[in-house]
Amino acid sequence: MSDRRTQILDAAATLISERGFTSTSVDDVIKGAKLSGKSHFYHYFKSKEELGYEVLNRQFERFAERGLAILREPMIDPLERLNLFIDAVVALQSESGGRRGSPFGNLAAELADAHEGFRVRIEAVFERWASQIRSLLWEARPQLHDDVDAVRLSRFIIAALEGAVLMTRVKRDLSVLEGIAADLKRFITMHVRDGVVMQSSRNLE
Amino acid sequence: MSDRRTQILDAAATLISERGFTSTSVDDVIKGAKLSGKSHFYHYFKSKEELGYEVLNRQFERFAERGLAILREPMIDPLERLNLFIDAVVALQSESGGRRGSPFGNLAAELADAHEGFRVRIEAVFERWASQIRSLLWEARPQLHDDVDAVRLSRFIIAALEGAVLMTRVKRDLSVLEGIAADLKRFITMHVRDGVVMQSSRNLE
DNA sequence: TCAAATTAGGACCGACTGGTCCTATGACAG
DNA sequence: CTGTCATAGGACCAGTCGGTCCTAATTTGA
Repeated sequence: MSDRRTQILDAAATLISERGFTSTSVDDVIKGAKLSGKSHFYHYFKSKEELGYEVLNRQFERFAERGLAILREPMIDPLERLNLFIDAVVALQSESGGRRGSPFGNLAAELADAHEGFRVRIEAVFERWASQIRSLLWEARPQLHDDVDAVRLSRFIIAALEGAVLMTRVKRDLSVLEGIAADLKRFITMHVRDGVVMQSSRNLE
Repeated sequence: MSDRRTQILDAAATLISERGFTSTSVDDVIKGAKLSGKSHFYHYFKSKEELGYEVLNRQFERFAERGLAILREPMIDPLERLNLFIDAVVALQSESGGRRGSPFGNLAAELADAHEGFRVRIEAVFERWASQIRSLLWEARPQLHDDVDAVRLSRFIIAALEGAVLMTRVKRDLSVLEGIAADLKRFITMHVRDGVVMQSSRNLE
């Protein structure tokens, strides 16, 4: 993959996460990626829409590498991994100082109703994310109560995190996310079988 | 307040919740409210921005009447009221068939970074919402553990609900919201002092 | 009755939208 | 040497954006 292409993708990712997809113009992307002109851009992407799809994919891959990867660490206890993953989400959000929400949540809120193409792709992103959590939960099932519903719990975790990131952005206060993350850990602990010890890097405050 | 004005406000509310603020043009609103032309619109609102602010306020008032009001019902046990409120959010969302998310969450995701005026107003909305939950929690404090942090718990509830609505919209599946709502009720139950009975219309399934 | 507010409707504005097309370089691989 | 691809850059397109201005008919309240 050419250098220029990723350069465009990166510039677009930044702009879209700052102002949304609709409010990011092709000209903005061209400026951001320092291209010579429109034809230069359309040499690499056949439309703004296609650019958006690829940006979304790249954002997910990035998130998979830097966040989701933790869920699969083989040497760490699964539930401990879940706590570490939540910490990672907090850390990722801290990088932008609480500004700039989840790239998935943002696009979802902006386009889920209006643009079916995006909706389907965002749904797929959430599904892949949820499935990672589900397999971790499956792995941890000896430590969990029998009635734990992995599908529901995985959705709850994602919803809480997405909602938390959104509120953090609105309040411009990272401690909102930190508090919700801590509560979320406690909620997960609720599903742990009695007598099973669980320690975490930062849980329960 | 004139009839026309509310007519415009209603049309705009529908359009904005369907396509977002930026993607709703003044001409769309004019068409939706069946006005004669632009000058007719600008007779009532000095700018699109001001229209947006008023729409947000009206959405909150509507939500306050139809949802938040439950939190203040004097004859019902506070924690039971909280469950009823969560049910009401689910019911409200069902009206649009799972499509069309929270008007606050949508605007937040779309404009929190880009438009300070909206950000501040959305922050105020969430704050008023949170404060209603906080006073309910205060009222319920004899039933709750001593270490319950009302500020944090209220934020958690809002974040979970906003995240749930978002995911429901993406998946186009109301059962996502229902599941998260049920889990949220269980999370709240976790804060209740042992030995205190708490029943709900639909809790814990 | 007279004035103010409301309704109606059209012309117009500069800026911007996503997108196409065309020409003319340089670089590099066969 | 030749053709393909990347770079560069400008002209142009039809349509939309938020917003202004102007004229005129109709309604309403004092």
